Amino acid sequence: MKMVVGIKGNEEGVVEDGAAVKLSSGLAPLKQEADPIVYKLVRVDFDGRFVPATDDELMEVEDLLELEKSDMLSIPDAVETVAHIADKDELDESFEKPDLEKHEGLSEIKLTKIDEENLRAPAEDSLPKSASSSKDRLVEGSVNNGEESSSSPHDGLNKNGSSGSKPDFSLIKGEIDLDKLTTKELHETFRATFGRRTSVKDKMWLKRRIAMGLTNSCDVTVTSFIINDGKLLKKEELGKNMDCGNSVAGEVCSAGNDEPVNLVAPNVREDTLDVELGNSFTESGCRSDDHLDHRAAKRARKPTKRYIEESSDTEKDFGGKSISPSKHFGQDKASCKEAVKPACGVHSGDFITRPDSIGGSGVQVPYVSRIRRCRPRKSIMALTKFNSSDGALNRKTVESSAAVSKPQPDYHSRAKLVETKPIPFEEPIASEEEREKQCLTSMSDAISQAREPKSVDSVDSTQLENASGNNSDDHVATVPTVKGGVRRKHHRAWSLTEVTKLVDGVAMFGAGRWSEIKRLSFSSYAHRTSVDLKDKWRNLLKASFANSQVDKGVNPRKNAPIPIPATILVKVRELAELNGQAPHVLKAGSNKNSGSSVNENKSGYL
DNA sequence: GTTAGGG
DNA sequence: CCCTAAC
Repeated sequence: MKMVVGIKGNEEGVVEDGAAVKLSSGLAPLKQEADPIVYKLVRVDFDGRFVPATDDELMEVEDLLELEKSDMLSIPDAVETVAHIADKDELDESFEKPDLEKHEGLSEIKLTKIDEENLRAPAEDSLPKSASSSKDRLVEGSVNNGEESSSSPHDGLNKNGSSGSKPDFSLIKGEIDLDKLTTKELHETFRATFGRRTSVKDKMWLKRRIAMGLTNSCDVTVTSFIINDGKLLKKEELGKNMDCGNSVAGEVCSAGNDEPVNLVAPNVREDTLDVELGNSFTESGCRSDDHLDHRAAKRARKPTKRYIEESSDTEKDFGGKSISPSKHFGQDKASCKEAVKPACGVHSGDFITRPDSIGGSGVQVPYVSRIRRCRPRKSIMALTKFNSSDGALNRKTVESSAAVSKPQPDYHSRAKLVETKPIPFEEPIASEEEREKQCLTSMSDAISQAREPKSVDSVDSTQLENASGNNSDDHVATVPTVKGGVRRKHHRAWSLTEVTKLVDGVAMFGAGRWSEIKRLSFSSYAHRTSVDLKDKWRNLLKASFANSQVDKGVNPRKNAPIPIPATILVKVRELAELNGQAPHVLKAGSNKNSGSSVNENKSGYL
């Protein structure tokens, strides 16, 4: 089997056999003048010879590069780093650390695990694939063939050392249940595993990473683990069964395990699973090309921006390096350092600024740190309104915002908005709505205005809230809003009729057709968006199945405003099962009520 | 713009 | 209910 590797033009001897090394476009420009590095793409043939790559292969790798730029989990890069270190250390300063930071975890996985384990284990090159995607090829290469023993292991270790701390598995002695750890503890474990900190707060992510680190595998589909003296045991049956039960039919079962992260060979997975899934996996899943990867039952989500933001923020704090997960690898590495320092904490006018890493120019751009981006328009509009009514008070400040929002025609209530008459009381729901409206007032949300044209109260309701101490409400949602933008939760309980409509809608159109349901069944409920419907349905599902399990009838929770009638819950349950939305957890025994319905869920297995 | 899913 | 990613 052939392998794609890249070698530095001036040091061709050092390429480790079997290590998949990738062209690095990002690094090249950086050092171009001082030390031009030319990467060459070759294949390693069976006998170990280098064969010049074909154009097609070049293209393939090019794709990978693109991919890698946007993908933090680039594995090949890690190996590449090793290769570099093996060569000379002259380049280290410029790119090593950023590299480490960006490839959260995986680099370390490579560096440590390849060294410690793969060296001893016989290379598992029994993978009989020929036509798998190039991505697969690369990963397999780096994971399974850890034969760079002669040249790299020590370098890898050194590298770790140079980056500050070593993985210390002694820190995770004893039995640890990852599920029970707090984020902080997960951080500790992460540090123990990878020898460095992370600021990511996503528990899933952390658990996964740790698991990956400990198993030397990307094949971590379950996040329930127990660590025992540095070894990782899966918290079994539960996770596995769920994994399968999760999916709709037998066909999907493999897909459930075949999610995008899973790029490694089936040998790595667990024996029990192998028995059951091995065949289908090797036949269809593993061999399949990228398209089939998307069969995964659920959408894969990467950590949200929020996490990323936070992480980059904190890193900036102590490291002085703001590693934005932006796509600009390479280029901004050098500029980052310089750009950040002067920019840190600098305020220009009313804006906090941050370095603009684009192009490495170090330009400062307005930056609102970790402000919850909740309906930014509201605050803008609030300002606008204030502005227009109060004359040219802060015109300058608002100007830009006003420019963004469309100019508002003068609406009937405009004048009233300004007047401040304290009305001490207001019905909660109404105030919610009014509040909302107040924020949107200038926007003149036609629908709600029409439905409830007394926007006179809007100001009052706001004031009421402010008076009643709801000002501190801002902080509840962790919003230290700079612009005085206030985030208000408006809650409107679902009425029984609404629920009924929703259920009917689902019955008619099916769960998932939220916009349809919204259009046709909820056309008169302006305040229920399709997302609301979806959320409510989700809750109904939860409720119905929860009730069916524990005790039926009304749920005993004290703050449940309207106990949903059992009839509706039953209906929900039936619909859910028809739609294959039944929670997999309770499939075995708990379907008593719906009885007859055979759902596709289980048909694959029973 | 819609939908899914985490928070 | 909010937010964001994926579609």
